[in-house]
Amino acid sequence: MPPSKKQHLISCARRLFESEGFHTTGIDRILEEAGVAKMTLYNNFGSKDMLIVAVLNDTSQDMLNRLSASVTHINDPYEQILGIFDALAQWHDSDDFCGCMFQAAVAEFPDPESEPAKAAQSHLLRLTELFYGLCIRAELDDARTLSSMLAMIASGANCTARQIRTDLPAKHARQIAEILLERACSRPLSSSTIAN
Amino acid sequence: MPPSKKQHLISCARRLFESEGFHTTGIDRILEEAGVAKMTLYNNFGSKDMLIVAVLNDTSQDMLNRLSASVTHINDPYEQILGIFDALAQWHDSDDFCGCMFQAAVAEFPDPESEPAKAAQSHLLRLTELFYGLCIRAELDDARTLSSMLAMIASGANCTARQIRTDLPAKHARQIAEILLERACSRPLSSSTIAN
DNA sequence: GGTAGAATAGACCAACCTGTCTGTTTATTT
DNA sequence: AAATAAACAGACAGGTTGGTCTATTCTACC
Repeated sequence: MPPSKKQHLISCARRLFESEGFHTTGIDRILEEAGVAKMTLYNNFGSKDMLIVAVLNDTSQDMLNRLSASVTHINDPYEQILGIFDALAQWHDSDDFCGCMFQAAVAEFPDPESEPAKAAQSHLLRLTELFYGLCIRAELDDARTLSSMLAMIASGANCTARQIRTDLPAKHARQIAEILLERACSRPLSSSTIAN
Repeated sequence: MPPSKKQHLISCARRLFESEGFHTTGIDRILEEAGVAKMTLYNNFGSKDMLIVAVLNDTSQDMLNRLSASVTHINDPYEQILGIFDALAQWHDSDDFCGCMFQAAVAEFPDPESEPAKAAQSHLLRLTELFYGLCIRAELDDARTLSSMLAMIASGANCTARQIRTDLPAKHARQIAEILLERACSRPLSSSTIAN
């Protein structure tokens, strides 16, 4: 009935994985929630792990799209970077926030060679890339280092927010970002910048 | 043979949980590794979840002890704070580093009322408290906010390090901490500091 | 040396898990 | 209206899990 069973399965699985974790959410729970037969799942995805990968990729794209969209109306790229953290705060403040799915994925799939772990890792890279693009547009010094730092702060805000359940970490992250940006306008971040 | 079976069980379980996760590590794996009978485990801990809690508490104490110990030889409390991040970098650089166990715990036990989740949360509080004590001793402004920020940055470094597997995130975290401390010497971090 | 408490091995259980298979029903297309 | 493909319900298999129980052995202590 909905545009595609496949997409419907992904979004139901996403909701369950977010709120209950990957391992603890059984296939049957997902099928029941989605109102879909077991064979539909296995015909479309092949295995539970591959469903997880599909969910991670879908969520990554959705999340990066939202973050980008939330700052397009801002002109100054400098302010755009700060806007990302505002969007983060808004996310953390919403009722259904229950932590960053990609951090959960690396925790539940410790083998870095596993497909879910790789999907989670590539999300982090894409997020860093998003910051990098904005840093370049803002003509900031040392964009490579700076964007790594911003991504790291965002990760810190995500996992801290999961625990204390307020938007305070994101607000703190924004303050820190502001300080970093201020400094990156004039002088380099460190005299001996480490490679990569 | 070792001081106590209980402690031996905890440290074996710790190693396995760290490298393979909580849910994926079965009871039997732990027993085999520890060379201990199943009933010994259940007599001492009652359940797998309670073993996990014991491991988390033990690890928390061990980790905070190590961090504190790594900076006791430094006189200046300002430098002590930075020393914490050096210790973090050293940890991340070691071969057996495979991420922060407490972040893994909150990911694998999404229910914040569950005992493992509570144990993980209280570790974060203790870490923040450690920073707070150092901030006070360094006579820095806005110690409450600052220590929250430092703990958040440390968390960000932890989870980023898990993914890219270098000590670079911790080094970046140290740089950021340095900037924050520098500013906290003179003026408050924000005119309108948010409560708590 | 006898006794009490802990630790042992290992069988056992019920529940749950992912994944497969089958036969039927529903939609879509021509 | 016929044919093709997808989705369906549900039984089934094989394996694993956390946890219990029992009967035996080890280890101290008095």
